[in-house]
Amino acid sequence: MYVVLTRSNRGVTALRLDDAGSVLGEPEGVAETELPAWVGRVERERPRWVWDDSTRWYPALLAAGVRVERCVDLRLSHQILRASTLTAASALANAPLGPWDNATPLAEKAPASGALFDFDVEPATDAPTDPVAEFALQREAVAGAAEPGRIGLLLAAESAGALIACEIKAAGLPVRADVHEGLLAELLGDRPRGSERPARLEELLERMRAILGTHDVNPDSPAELLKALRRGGLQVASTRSWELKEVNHPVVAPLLEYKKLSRLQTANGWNWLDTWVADGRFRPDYVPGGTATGRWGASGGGALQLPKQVRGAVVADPGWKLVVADAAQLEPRVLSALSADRAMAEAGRGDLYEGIVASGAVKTRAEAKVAMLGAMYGATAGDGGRLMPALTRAFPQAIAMVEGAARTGERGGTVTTRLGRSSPPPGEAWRELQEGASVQGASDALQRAARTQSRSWGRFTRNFIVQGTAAEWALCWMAGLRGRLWSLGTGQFADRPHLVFFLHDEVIVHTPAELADSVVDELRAAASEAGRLIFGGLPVDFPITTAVVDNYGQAK
DNA sequence: ATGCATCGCGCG
DNA sequence: AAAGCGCGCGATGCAT
Repeated sequence: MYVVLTRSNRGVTALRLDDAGSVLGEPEGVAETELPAWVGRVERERPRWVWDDSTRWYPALLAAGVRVERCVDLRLSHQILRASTLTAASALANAPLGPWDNATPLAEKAPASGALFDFDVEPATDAPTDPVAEFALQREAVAGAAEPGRIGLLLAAESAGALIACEIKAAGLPVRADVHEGLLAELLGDRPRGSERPARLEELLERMRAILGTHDVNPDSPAELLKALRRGGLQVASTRSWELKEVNHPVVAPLLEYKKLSRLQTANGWNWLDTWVADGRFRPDYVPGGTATGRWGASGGGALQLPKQVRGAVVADPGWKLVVADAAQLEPRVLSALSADRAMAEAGRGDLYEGIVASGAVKTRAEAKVAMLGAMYGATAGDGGRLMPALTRAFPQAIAMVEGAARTGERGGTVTTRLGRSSPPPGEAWRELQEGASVQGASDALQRAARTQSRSWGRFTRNFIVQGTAAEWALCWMAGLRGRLWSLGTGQFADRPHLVFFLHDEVIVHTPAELADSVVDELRAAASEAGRLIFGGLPVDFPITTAVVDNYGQAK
């Protein structure tokens, strides 16, 4: 059963549909204040909740202690169906752009002015978006797809992700401010007053000034710093750390240390703590489907860049543990499954990179890693490029897959992940340049620019199929895990083992200590299940590493 | 004062 | 010219 929720100026309307999408009975009005209790009651029938945007409905339910098992997030699903090559012939994909094509979450849009809605006419159909009609269109699009199971699984996983994102934010990542401050003090010195530099940075700056013989260089200004370095005799074109590392000069060591610590201070220092950590929890916004490839985005506090330096401040509550798990070498394994490359699947029986060494393609594990990254990102030069021929000989099917995706992108075409997320077409400017360069007598410069742009888009589509399918695996992993964690405990959401962090191929579960071992089992079971769901019977393993720890810094 | 591009660097 | 993908964010410096 489905229950479609619609919110209008009159309140909430609920409409039940059977599994075939046929309406069951009359729409039911529910007062906003009664909604959590009402949803909680109906949830016992295990419906799939259908709503425009999970961020508009679920946070309030969670705050009221109501957890739902599953939903259809119409906005996220629409985004996928609109672009997918699997549903390109559908009415949905061929309709003109409408309110469902707005890229921003509905919750972020300014609320409609009340005056406009004072007319007392048909509120449900006057709503800017009609979830009932949209849901019907979406079901039709899925049913008409060549392989409805693929796109259907993607929509279910994406919608589960939408619930998970709300839950992770509601639960928050446990961060101990006192521990974080201790780490900062250790590395930077005492907290400075006002906008002064911390003691350790001031000290390094003095040393740099003495070595360079200047007293007024601002190291935080790349332009100024570059001038000062050149005056000091360093032959550098930029102030990037990797470039400085190549230079032999006494100022380099203190400068690199300054940069490292300065970065910590500005990105995750005391100010970060004051701004983003409250009541012992870090609660950024997670944005499912926030990137072209289907990976999540995040905003607020740099959630997806939490540096290793401060992970020790992520501490489990007393009596609880953190279970940190990540999928080992996820992307290359996804590539071997996508391409059904048996040789690569065989190499991935254990450590994939060691397996590639054993296959004889390359000599060392480090080379294997660089070669695989090069294949997935489209390296043409450097070590990655150099190792490509050997990799191609050893794993022709896998390499053919990414090369094919690259060629498609270079022509301006679209590629699609395993479950059906399609890459966006290049923009108008891209096509104009390609067309301009293809006419008789186009200048060499124009042709070169067009080729560079074409290759660049090819690298994007090459990576898209791998990164995007890996994101699908991760979503299925988490969706399965979420149900398993719920079954492990009792009580409300945050009393049971629950997800508190997600980073592309890595999760953190916060769990009562006595359930930590069971959580590890469920993590593994969910990983195997995700592989089977997406790739069926292919002999590709998706091993995960796990660590049961008191703080995140102890993992890895 | 505010917006925007650039640099640089953190994460996967 | 970090070879090669996807992000978010803060400081700077210039434009408005």
